[in-house]
Amino acid sequence: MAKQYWLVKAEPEDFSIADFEKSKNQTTYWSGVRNYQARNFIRDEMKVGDGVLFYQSNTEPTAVVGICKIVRSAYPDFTQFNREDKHYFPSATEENPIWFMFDVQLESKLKLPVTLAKIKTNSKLKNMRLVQRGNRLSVMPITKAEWDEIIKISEK
DNA sequence: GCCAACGTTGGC
DNA sequence: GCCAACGTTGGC
Repeated sequence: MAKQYWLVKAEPEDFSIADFEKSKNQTTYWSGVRNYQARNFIRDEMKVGDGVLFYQSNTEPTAVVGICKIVRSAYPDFTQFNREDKHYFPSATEENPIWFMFDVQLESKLKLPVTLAKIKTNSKLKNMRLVQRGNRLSVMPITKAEWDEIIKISEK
């Protein structure tokens, strides 16, 4: 399958671009997704080598700040089995996991953050799920055209 | 299977 | 911190 493109969100309080840069091999596992639609994207469509934009929400400014790639595709999210974990999910079992995670590596920090404000005013980006009403997906697909446009904006 | 109540997300 | 939008839960 051709390379696909994604956008993932995190609150810097939980995981920031600085945390990402400090991670071993600039790689992290992406756990804690508890939305079925996002889960399906992860489980069924994400492939090693896919491109990922890293977006920071609930901060100032909210913006795409990094370019990453998938280095390991879906495997069971271990936090669902851990009673002590915030993301514990009692109905999931090792035999029948419900939630999945993946590993993602930071390739580069954008020269300039691409803010939500900029995305909203760019006609090429108006169809992104990110700017659609009430969107709450933390993992969403984007098109190659959107990927290219965001990278272009980040360079000037 | 409806739908009210509740919890969460996330921009502002 | 507020609150609108949305997903999930659970009583009936």
